[in-house]
Amino acid sequence: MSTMVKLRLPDGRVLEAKIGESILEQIPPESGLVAKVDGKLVDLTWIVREGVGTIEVLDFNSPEGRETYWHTSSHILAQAVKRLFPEAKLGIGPAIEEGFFYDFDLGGKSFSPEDLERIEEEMRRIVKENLPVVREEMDREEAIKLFKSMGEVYKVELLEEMDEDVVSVYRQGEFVDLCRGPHLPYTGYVKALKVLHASSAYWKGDERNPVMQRVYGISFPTEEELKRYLKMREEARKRDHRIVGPQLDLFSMPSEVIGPGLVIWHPKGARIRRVIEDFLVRVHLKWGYELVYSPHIAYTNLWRTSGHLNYYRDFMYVFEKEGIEHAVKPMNCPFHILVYKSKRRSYRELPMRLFELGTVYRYERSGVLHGLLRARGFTQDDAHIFTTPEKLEEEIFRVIELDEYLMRSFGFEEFKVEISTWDPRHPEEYMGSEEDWNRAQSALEEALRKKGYEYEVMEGEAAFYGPKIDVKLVDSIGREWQLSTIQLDFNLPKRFNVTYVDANGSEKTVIMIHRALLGSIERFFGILLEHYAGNFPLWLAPVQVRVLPVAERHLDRAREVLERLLNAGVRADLDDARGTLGYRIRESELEKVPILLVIGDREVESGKVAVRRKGKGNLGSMDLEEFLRGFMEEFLPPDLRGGSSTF
RNA sequence: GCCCCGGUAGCUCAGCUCGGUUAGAGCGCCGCCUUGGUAAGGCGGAGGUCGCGGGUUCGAAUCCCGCCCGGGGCUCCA
Repeated sequence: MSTMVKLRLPDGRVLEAKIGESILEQIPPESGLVAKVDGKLVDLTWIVREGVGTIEVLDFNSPEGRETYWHTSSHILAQAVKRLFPEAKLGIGPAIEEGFFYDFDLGGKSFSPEDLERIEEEMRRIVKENLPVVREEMDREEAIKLFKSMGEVYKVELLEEMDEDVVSVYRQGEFVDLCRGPHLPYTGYVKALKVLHASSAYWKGDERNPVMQRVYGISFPTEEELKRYLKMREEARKRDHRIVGPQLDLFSMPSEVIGPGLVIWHPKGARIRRVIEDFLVRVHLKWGYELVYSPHIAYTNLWRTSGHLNYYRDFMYVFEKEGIEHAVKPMNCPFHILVYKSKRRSYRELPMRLFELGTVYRYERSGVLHGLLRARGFTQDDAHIFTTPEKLEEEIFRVIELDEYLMRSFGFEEFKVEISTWDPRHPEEYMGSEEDWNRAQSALEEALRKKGYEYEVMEGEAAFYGPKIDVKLVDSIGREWQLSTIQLDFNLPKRFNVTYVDANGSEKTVIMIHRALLGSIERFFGILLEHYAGNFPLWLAPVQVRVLPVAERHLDRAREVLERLLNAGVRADLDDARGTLGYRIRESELEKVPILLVIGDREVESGKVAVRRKGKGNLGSMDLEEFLRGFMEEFLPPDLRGGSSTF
């Protein structure tokens, strides 16, 4: 008896599949890239069998389709390299989030930019040859023999580590690679490709292993998509905070003079930072946090008590005075604990929330430094919450609410949430009892559920001392950034003996929550800068309004207008009227000043101001007071808006 | 930390392959002229230990070595 097998095309049409024929033969030409049968991905050349469920054909719009596309592209890359550099030994070549790479051992050599161009040309040739990509299964032993005969030592190594008895290889023309698949049916399916750059990486990511040359590439079904991607890359490059920041005179990192990973905040950057920090402080006070300060240095012993020293010593700046070892603080937790422990605490005082803009220094390895995003000195919006187990879930909920409020205030709308839990198979690797962990993890999940968030559970990703929630946000050009982290800690309360007296008069150990929502001010600032490409919203702009006299004879009136703006609390400055009007407007545009008030003969006479909004052009003239009323809300930080104006 | 690539004026870059006048350009800066109505007015000028140190050479921005700093990766990210 034969059941019907259905074949669903990417456009939603459903065909009846013919048993014994390949999928490829039954669908319109190049209408799909790969297929999913009963949850398993198969090549389009797969022969339809009886008794399988619906076959779903996938195209480039699906993650699996893209992955297959890029995976085959990586094989084309490897084939091109083998043609041009027969002595190259193949490493691995996966699809990645965007595009693909392939690793090669060139015996100590590396690829020049000209090599990369030649490789790209050769890849195009392979595409043009439209070679069939053929899957072949063989015994592992047979495969080892095959790759040994080709001198592919890394493939042999991979094979020897595998458990499977039967492995698959894929052939296209003269090229053969060990690969699980699936792949596109022909190399000609790849329409537009680009070799992006080369770099080096260690075999299996281990620096004791040989260095491989990693070549990155990208490919798309159409030239337009490739062009759009390259444009977007260019856009991302232009937004790079390391370029835009100094360009807008916000900050600099003169590492030759002060050392790597350290930031100098220039006046305009400092203005923005101050606005952000003031906002944070007000909001935290409103949300029931207390503001504290702690020193930048302390005896190294403090971190011995916290247990950080063993693990963290290499990251700490340590020095000696009067025979005692001191360290610059790499984190604020112990100080906040000391605030808590300065007296005996009752359950009535909990939860206690201590907040500090805590500047810390960590000796990050030089290779990981990256502008503001990974610096050696940075300021955390750090808080430690001491709570009873009963209040834990509600407290987590509140932290998440605050986090969402902050993110939305800064213009981020899209989030991704992850919970890192322990690995229940290895409880011995974690601090705390199974009850502790289960209660804590369900508190985290329950809080997220109540908030209506979707989240991903990363089992085994928790730190030994407690589970955590990480929040990533998505920026204006679709990139994801890890920002907020909310971590439970069963460890420090025990080490420092952090307790409270409960309703029955008995002493209990608190549960501690570490949380940094923006993460670090520096990092967040860098992300904001890239998110807005330097065009900060009005409430964050370092100069909100520039008064721009048409000629020097308008300077007096311009000064009056400036004074009115400053008195109203607006961050405003004055253009000095030197040079042509067009030139000065251009200057202000490049400086990304959001609003220009142009003052000429007409304005002096009428007492009005001509308003120009960046990106929108001339908005026409209006009365100065009318202008202030119209824009004041936008000038203010989100928490100060609505009603009581300050002028 | 490791691998590869790089460092020339405040910025972006040319010159380096093959050593040889006084190291160039654009932007910015300064001065003068221009008093201009919504993204570049004109003319002139100043500005450089060619990342730092050493070596080779009659002679080094250029070739060699070491170091510092940056970039792309790997790794790390309590």
